[in-house]
Amino acid sequence: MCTVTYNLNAINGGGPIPAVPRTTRARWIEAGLEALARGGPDAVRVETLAATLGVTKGGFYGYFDGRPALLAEMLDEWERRCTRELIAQADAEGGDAAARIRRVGQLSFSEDFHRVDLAVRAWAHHDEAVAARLRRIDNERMDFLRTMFGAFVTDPDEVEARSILAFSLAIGRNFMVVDHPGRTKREAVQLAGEYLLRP
Amino acid sequence: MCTVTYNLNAINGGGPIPAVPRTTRARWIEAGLEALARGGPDAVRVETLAATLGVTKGGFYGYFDGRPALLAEMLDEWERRCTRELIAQADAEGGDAAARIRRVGQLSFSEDFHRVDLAVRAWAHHDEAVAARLRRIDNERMDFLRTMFGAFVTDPDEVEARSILAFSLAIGRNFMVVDHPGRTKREAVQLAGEYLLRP
DNA sequence: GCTGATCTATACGGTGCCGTACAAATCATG
DNA sequence: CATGATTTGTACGGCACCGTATAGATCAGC
Repeated sequence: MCTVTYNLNAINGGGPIPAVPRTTRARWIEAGLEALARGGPDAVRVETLAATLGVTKGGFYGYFDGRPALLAEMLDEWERRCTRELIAQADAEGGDAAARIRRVGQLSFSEDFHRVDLAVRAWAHHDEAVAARLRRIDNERMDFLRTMFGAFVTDPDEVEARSILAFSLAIGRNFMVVDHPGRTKREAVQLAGEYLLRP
Repeated sequence: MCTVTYNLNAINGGGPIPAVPRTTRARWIEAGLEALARGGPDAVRVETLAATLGVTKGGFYGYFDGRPALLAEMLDEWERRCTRELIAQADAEGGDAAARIRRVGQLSFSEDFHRVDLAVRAWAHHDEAVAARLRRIDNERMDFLRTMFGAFVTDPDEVEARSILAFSLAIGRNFMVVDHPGRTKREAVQLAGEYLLRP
């Protein structure tokens, strides 16, 4: 039980002298997202999070105005990661349209991003406010897909069809529980992906 | 508040004389599935179900060995509906392969079936036992899709690809929250479906 | 060390739900 | 009606969690 603490006050010039928080705001949010990914929104309990962080809930209410506030800030954080960080990475490395779609397929829908993503998606099913946030994110991703497919497919109906199918594949592959005789699941999904990307 | 009760004992010849159950086993399960569809497994609470059924939980423990038992029987019922009832209907009306796939797309993945289905799918994400049940169901559906696509597509890789995409579309369309400019969501999904069914 | 601001542990009352126990209500039959 | 099997209502103890209050611990600066 030897915790290393850092002097976070060094950057705080002149003002009042806050004690060093052992459990920062960000750590609560991170633990919340982890719990969300593992067990859905109902698994995000203040006292449970405190336990996994090795503290009690004492400090929690200093940072957040109750459990709903934490859930809201968790969604803020998730939204930030989906847009800012992701789109940047997807565009950064260049390449042709098909290459970028492949990269988004492996990045935006990568295991790491997707764990929280899928939980939010299931959550949105019975929470209108979450659905509204998800709509913004999904529309951005869908527009990205449309642009990419539009680069080598001329018929707008086909662009829409392929975009929807690509998006569905990214989601569905995590929600469908099937075996693929003679193939790994990864190979099977890849097969479907390449089928969508053919000229 | 005028409830009509029926004499369910008429079919019970000679044995002991049970009182007429006002809340049958099936009604608990039905209410449970409804709650599951609306709010996920965590919304399936004994006392809450009792309230929606207009009774107290008094009788519940006469039918079920606790809440987990109810959840298990709910899954049994869902599984039964998915296999027996559904496959029968899909094959009954005949038609060519594409027509059957369309019918499955509208039936197996119809709003009514799908509400519980999607909840189970999300549930399986953090419950291994549920995932195992879902695997059986999904494998059956996937085999059906493979057979259908196999009827007019020769390349086995392409059969697998189209089957996966069709399955993904059925799931994804309910989990992706996007707008389709100039189209309704239904039209957009239909477009994607027809794209998969082209010769 | 002392100070003052801040974070944390502990204790408390309240709520929703579980599962059990038992009394009350219900109904087909005699 | 009275009977007896069965279902339901009510009451209870217990648990997990929420949110609040308050005392103690922690740290930078003096």
